[in-house]
Amino acid sequence: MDQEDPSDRPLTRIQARNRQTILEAALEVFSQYGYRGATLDQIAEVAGLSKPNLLYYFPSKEAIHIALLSGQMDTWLDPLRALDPGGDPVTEIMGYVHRKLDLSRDYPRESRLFANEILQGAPRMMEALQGDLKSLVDEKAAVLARWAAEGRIANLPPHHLIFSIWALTQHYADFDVQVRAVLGPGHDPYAEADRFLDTLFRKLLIP
Amino acid sequence: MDQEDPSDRPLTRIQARNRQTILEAALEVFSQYGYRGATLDQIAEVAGLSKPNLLYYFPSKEAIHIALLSGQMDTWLDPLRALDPGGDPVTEIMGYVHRKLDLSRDYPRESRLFANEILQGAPRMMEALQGDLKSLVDEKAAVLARWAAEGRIANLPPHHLIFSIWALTQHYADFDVQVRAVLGPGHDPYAEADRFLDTLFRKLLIP
DNA sequence: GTCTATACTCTGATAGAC
DNA sequence: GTCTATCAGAGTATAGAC
Repeated sequence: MDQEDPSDRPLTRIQARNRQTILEAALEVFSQYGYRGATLDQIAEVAGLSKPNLLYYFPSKEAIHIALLSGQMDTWLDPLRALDPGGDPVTEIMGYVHRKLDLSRDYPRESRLFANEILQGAPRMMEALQGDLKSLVDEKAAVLARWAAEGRIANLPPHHLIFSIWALTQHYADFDVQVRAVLGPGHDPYAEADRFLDTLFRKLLIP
Repeated sequence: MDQEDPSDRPLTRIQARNRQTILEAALEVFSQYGYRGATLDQIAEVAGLSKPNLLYYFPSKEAIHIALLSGQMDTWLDPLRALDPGGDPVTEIMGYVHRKLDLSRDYPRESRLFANEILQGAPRMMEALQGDLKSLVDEKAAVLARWAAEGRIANLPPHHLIFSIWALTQHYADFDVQVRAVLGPGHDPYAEADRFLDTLFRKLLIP
């Protein structure tokens, strides 16, 4: 999955900067149009570089997409990793909910990038889903199950509890245009969602 | 938005059947690859027709997509339309939740078709979102608000309550590959979701 | 109504000058 | 390292035979 320079030489500062510029532009375009809908021309224009120059830094369109996905994977999983098995159950879970909603608000393009990829069958991410993601979720689900067995939170299927946090928080990023179209002007979707999801999960977690 | 034959002649049986064959194939392909990612070649192959023949029945690729979206819109909104302002609040809302989850289970392609479109900014659906969809949601949100004011359900922001039903039910269709990858084999995602969402919303709605 | 052939455009990728 | 020029293939759409 890694697309780093296979040679032993480290990247120069210019190389590192240009790679970052390209990945930033690629995020803009891939997140909006999906993998096949995005074109190198669009990415080159957003990046302010020529199309052949893109392909000097990355061997192919797919390599850019894969580098983008792997580069963002850690950021995407960190909020769940931070869930502390030794902490107070409700505090830890509510902390996760709020961190995940903050991610949707602050990084909606990243959310849509992953949403596009999974929606289309995750052809370039299946390995990560079945590997790192499943391992992490299984690990944290075991923590949730223990808390439930100890009567410290409601007895809920832990995997689906995690899915519900993903679904409810990512909805505000992925379906942003629908949320805003339905709410109409004069609303702050994320502020309202923050209060609503706080209420929802606090009620749900009561044993 | 309508893409019907502009002439006054009604469609023959053959024409109607071929249009349906094309739309069925288009659903298969557009829902998996999104608008730009789908090709007329793929749709023609799935439909078992030649590419020019597709363009005999529809004037363009975009026309097929638009016909597909408008044709599915009613099916997609019917479960919410069926929410009865005169019924028992919890029964009505739980009925909506279960109907919506059944839609995700039985029509996942339709769910992904709309998800792809909205995710990419809803360029061919914005009008419907701001018109029919907003009107319907506003109308039903007013019902929910009345029930909350009467103390018959918990006092929650009605629009976000509806968003939460959408997010939680559509997640199982749109992110199906992720759900199955994380759960691993030996699970029935929709059966588990049905029980989980029943618990979740019953708890949430208690005043 | 349906097909083969094809026009024309877009897209990913490469060659080669500087 | 970056550019212009360009190729080969795929893509939408049309022409015209049957």
